[in-house]
Amino acid sequence: MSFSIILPDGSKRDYDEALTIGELAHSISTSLGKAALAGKVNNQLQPLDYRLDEDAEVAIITDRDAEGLAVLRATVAFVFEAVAQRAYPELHLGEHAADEDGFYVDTDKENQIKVSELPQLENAVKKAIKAGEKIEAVVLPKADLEARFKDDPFKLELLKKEPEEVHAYQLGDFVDFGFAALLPNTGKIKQFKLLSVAGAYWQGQSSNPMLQRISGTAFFKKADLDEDIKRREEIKERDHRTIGRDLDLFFVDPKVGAGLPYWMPKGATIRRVVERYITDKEESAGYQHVYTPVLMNVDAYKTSGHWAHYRDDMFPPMDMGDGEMLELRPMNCPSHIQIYKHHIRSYRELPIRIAELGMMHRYEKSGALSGLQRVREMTLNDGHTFVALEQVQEEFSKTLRLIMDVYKDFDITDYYFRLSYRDPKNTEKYFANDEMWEESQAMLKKAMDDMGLDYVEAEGEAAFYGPKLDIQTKTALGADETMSTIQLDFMLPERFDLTYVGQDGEDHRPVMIHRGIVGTMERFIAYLIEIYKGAFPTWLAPIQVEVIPVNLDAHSEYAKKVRDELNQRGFRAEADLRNEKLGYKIRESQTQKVPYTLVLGDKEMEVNNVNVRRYGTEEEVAKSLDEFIKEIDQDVKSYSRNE
RNA sequence: GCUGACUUAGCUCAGUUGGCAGAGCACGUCACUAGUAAUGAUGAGGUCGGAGGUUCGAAUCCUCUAGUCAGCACCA
Repeated sequence: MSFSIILPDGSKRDYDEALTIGELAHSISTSLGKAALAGKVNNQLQPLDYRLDEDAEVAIITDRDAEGLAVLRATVAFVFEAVAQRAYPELHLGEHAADEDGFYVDTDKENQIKVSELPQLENAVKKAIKAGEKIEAVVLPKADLEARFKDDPFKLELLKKEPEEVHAYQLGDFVDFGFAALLPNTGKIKQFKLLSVAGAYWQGQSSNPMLQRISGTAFFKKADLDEDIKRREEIKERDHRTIGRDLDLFFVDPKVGAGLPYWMPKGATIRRVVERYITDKEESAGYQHVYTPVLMNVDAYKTSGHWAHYRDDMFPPMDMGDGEMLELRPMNCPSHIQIYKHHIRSYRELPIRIAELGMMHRYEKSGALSGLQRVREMTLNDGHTFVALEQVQEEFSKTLRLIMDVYKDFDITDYYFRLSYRDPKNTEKYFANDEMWEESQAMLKKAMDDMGLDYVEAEGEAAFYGPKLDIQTKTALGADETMSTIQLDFMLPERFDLTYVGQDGEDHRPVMIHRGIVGTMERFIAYLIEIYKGAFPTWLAPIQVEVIPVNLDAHSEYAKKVRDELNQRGFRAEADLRNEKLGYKIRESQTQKVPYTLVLGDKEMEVNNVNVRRYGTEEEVAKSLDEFIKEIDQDVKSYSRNE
């Protein structure tokens, strides 16, 4: 017997006898032997006592590798399972997982595990760690495990996916499977914490029973754990709901209606700046902005297919008593179709680009509502382009370039592209026309490939009328959300019998492209609040300049004069003329994250100067009012980007 | 919608085994006339989310209901 192992640095080692990953690590160096946690054999994670007996590429995983952390977390999950099972013999275990966020274990028992029980369980895990119990990798026949888990419905279900010989792990009497690699001893666990218990559907299906998901995290170093706990707390400071209240931008009052936000003057100002920006941007990109009603006869939604495919997400229709049924629109597309249909269209006009800041209502499930991120009334930066079939790809690329251009102005950099296809296993959710789906999905993919852009593909994420390109961002809490979208639609033109007259004088069917750039105003502003932590760049800041007189009697008039001058030049300036001390006003200007604070006293007044303090700095810079106006003007015009 | 936790003044939060509803900030008034992150004094402000129930007595215990939060499911 003879085989070679190739290490990540490309070096090759020959062996005559089988050896484990742990032994391999030791044979490379004593320190690596000590540091080894697991191995990666031909890119597959394996435990330390995995036997190597044929040619393979092997990497030793230590606490420096991302996989090392995943192995540690999986081990904590496993030990947690074992002690929970000891504590509650009647407990049933579901799925478990470990990743860069931490780990979780799904549990089920009559009296559900409560948050208040976590400390006890945490102590039990600590005890097991202290005892240094052995975790053994074992290979068991599936039949043995089926017998062992005969009263465990979830484990039996999970076993179905396992091969006849199941790779499992054993800690005392406790056995579980479904782990790639675990540490060999509980004593190797250093720092961990159980964080929360929340519901999770068995196998992610809302028709299935709900289990209790216990989640936690683990690290090799205490400092890392502390930092992670701190990070989780700091996320709150970025949360748009917290900032929205502190900066008085918006509120939601449950008494008036859940998911129906109120925009306070400052929030409304930010929104208005964004709306003006995007409207101008779209008009210069060939869009025609329109206004259309938020109410529409329900028949339009029967034609569009919303009634059949989207009704659960719509508010119930209003019965007007004379046979007329009006519906609060959940989307704007039928309205823009009406605009298209209002005239006979010629091929010469295409592409026709209709845009609107369209208010719409969706009856979101109560549990989905969240600040401005998920609401029941929203205004979409909506647009529909009607193109000839051969124009689809060019228009798609043009739209995507426009989106990326806008992202640049807002300094949005953390996003990725997702091609969203229909779910091939659940086609009744969508318009049925297999050929159209295949064709349009292929067109999207080709357009992305031609532009040389990376993307992920996701089945089951399409709109009911067509596939789409989604641009995904993350909330402060780390949840994925769709910010922008471009959707191809061959269905609605068909349904509404849209036509244009071609060069040949015959009627042709246009293709519709639905697109949202800054998405909904609600979600977009929420996103901006989070990425800027409420400290908006000057062009977006609701108050750009706070003017503070040193002495109310002596300097108020000058303060007003400076404020008025700035306002007349189109800047949003305020003078703080309250009967308060200077320090108090400075503090408030800083906590309200106003980009420029101007302090005006005798020194300034005498020579028509202002004393400027930028948000986040402690520097005081004296300059003439004219100079300051040039500075802020440049700041606003550049969208506050450093170039 | 589901599971769990939570809901007390505009905001952030105390409130012991069921026994007279509190603090800080914000707000009003008065004094102080200020040079870069909170001047001092004083006043007002609450059917304890809502509806039932248990009890001599409920913010506190029970039931229902609404909402918020976390996660799941759904989704812009």
